[in-house]
Amino acid sequence: MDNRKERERTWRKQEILAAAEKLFAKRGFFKTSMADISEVSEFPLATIYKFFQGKEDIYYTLINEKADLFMIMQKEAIEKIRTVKSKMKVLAERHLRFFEENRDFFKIYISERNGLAVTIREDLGGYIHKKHEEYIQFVTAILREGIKKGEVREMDPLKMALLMVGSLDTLTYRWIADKVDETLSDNLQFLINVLFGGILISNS
Amino acid sequence: MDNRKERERTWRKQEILAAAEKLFAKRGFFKTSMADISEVSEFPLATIYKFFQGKEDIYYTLINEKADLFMIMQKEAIEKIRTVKSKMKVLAERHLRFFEENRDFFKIYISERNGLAVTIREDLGGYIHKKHEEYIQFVTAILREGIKKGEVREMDPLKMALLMVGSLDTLTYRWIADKVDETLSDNLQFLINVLFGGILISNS
Amino acid sequence: MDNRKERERTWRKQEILAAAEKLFAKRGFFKTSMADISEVSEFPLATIYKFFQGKEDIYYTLINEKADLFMIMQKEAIEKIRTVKSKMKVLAERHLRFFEENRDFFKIYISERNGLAVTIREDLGGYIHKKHEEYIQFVTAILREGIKKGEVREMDPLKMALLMVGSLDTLTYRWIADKVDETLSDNLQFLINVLFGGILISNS
Amino acid sequence: MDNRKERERTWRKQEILAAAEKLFAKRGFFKTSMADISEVSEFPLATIYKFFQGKEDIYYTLINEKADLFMIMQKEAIEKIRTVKSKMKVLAERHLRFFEENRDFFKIYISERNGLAVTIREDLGGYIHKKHEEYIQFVTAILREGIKKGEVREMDPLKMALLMVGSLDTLTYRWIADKVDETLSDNLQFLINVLFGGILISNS
DNA sequence: TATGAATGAGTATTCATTCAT
DNA sequence: GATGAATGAATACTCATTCAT
Repeated sequence: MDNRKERERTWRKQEILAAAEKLFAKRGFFKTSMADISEVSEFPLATIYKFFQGKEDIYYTLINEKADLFMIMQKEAIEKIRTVKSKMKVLAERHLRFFEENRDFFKIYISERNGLAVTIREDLGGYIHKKHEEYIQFVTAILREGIKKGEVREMDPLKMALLMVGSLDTLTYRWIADKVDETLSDNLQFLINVLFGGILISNS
Repeated sequence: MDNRKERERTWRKQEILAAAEKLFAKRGFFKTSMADISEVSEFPLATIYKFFQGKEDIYYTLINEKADLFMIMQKEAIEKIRTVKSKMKVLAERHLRFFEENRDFFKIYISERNGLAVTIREDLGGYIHKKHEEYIQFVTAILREGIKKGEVREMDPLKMALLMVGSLDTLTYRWIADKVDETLSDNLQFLINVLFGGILISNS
Repeated sequence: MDNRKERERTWRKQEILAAAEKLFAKRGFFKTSMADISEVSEFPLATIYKFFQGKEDIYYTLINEKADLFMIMQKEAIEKIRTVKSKMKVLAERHLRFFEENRDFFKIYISERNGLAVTIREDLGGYIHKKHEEYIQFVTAILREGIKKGEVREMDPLKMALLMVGSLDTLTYRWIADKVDETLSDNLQFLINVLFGGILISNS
Repeated sequence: MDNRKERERTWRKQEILAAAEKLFAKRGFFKTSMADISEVSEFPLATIYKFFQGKEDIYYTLINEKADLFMIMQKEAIEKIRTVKSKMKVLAERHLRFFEENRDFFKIYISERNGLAVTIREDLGGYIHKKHEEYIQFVTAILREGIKKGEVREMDPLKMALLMVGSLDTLTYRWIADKVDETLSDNLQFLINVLFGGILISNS
């Protein structure tokens, strides 16, 4: 069957991507050689080139696949939720959970997020940046809705979105990279508290 | 005089660091060659090795110098300020201003901030990470003081610090990298608003 | 039928050779890949290996086939001609015409003619060289006959043959590669003039 | 002295070129690797890249240097000679001698001469072709002069030049590549005979 | 039998760093 | 001490050929 071949091929690509993900997370793009990927994935070098055009292609395929997955997940997550407050809680929870379950990806993603990673090929690098932008816009839209509904304070929704996503990433970083022993809900609760109510005592 | 020699030497090091900063910001660590630095700084390649141990040494010296400068600046800034609220305002304002005036450094710093930039030599990379940690702890202390004084809500001060610094960097990134045409005080006001009062309408 | 199969096979081989000829003439042996030949001939790569042992085999088969054809043609051409002078005129005319009609082949042939094209596999390369040698000997024999008959001056017939063939190739090259707009008979007439009578004014 | 350094550098370049010449003559451009050149020349690979931009650069530098030398030599040779007949004798003699003394170069030159060697980089390949063209034009001019003076028959001088040079190369090839045991003057005498008086018995 | 897919072996080029002057 | 020059080691990518289906 073509189907069988197709699945075989997909599986192999995933194997290669998995090996590459591990390596890129540990050593970064430049310190990871194609030979490394070949060795870890246990596919001959030339075979890898049948699946990917080159090192950059692997790198960006990697990021895009997971970034798309994440985006879709987040969009689905809030579909049936009514209040903006709830939407944000769910988003935040999913965000934390996703990256906790994709630590290697998080390390790669966070380096590229800002589009500063002095990208290798302009066109591709820009694409990653756009993915992040798209996510920011998605959160912005929710906040804008919240403002309309009177749930959210009347402030620049884009900035609030940036702040929310930035905060999530910062907390994720601590949680994951520093291997702090906390539960997801600790972090979630904290973020919600601050984001919703600020850090100051009301009457001060 | 030894003194004269010493000053000469310091001046040369700064020249090299300045050239390197420009290059690292534009092309990143790996895409910048020692030959590039030699060319831009107008110092012969071998001479550069009299001042620095190698490319990594330049890179980390660069970051450390500015990071130390920043740290000292922030510490001084709040020395004579009483209320925690005011301290935080001042810190935030200085933070934004410093990076606005040191855009090239910001680009480099933000890649290394998390210590994820897949550092080249463990010892050096770790050091950068510690600088950032130190800053976080410094902010944490202020917040802890705020809690004691009843100015700040009783929440994990470390997390609040992370969030505050993360937010500042996120806003800075937008402001600088995206070349958004806003004033520093716009961003500052916004951050203070959110940080102090949250994003939700109080009675919601 | 075996016969039908056989013809099918022959036809396919010719298709492949035709594609290869075009490519070798345009890009040369080394810059032409098996994948190129597969693409242009529209035969799957692995199929080509059913017909030929490899790239070199294609290359030399190509040359040999045409070289044999040329040789046979020239031998037939002079069969019924009596005088050596006439034989040479006919040979020269056919030589020029053949290569004019087989430009791609000429480009390949001329690179290999001297057996210097740094042949890839000794045995095969040597064979090509022998084809040329055979042609030279064939012309030599005619000239030797001419000497016996008193038509040709008493000089080393081999050298005269070399000179004649070399001259024909040189003129062909100019005519074809430089796309000079001349007729075949212009070139022919010129060659005959020089070859037969020299370039100097008799009494000088 | 700068002078000393300069000479050192020149000497090294020549060493590398000499090694490359041997290799290119024996195996051709494509079958010769930079590693081969490094090994034979006994210069580290990276050092070779300090002197030449790459493999092609070596190849063409090689050809151009000798081609220029040859050209200059030929121009000087005929400067003080009066009759065209003598000029041609001298040219022919020098031509044969030069290539006899530069056998490796001859092998390379003859592959590139026609500009058909499916050149690697267009611009460079064309340059070689032009060198040969220049030589042809130089001979053409002499023949044109001969016509004017009534020494040479009134035929297209360009074609005569092509024929003369082509013939010289053909004879050289036999003499050198086939290792025929003849003296230079044998070949010279022969060529002069044919070229000047043709191959046919006058009254035939 | 025909062929899509797999791969071993090879190669040009780069660059951080050292050293002889 | 300053520096022009030298180089070891590394690395992305290609392609002729084979083989399992």
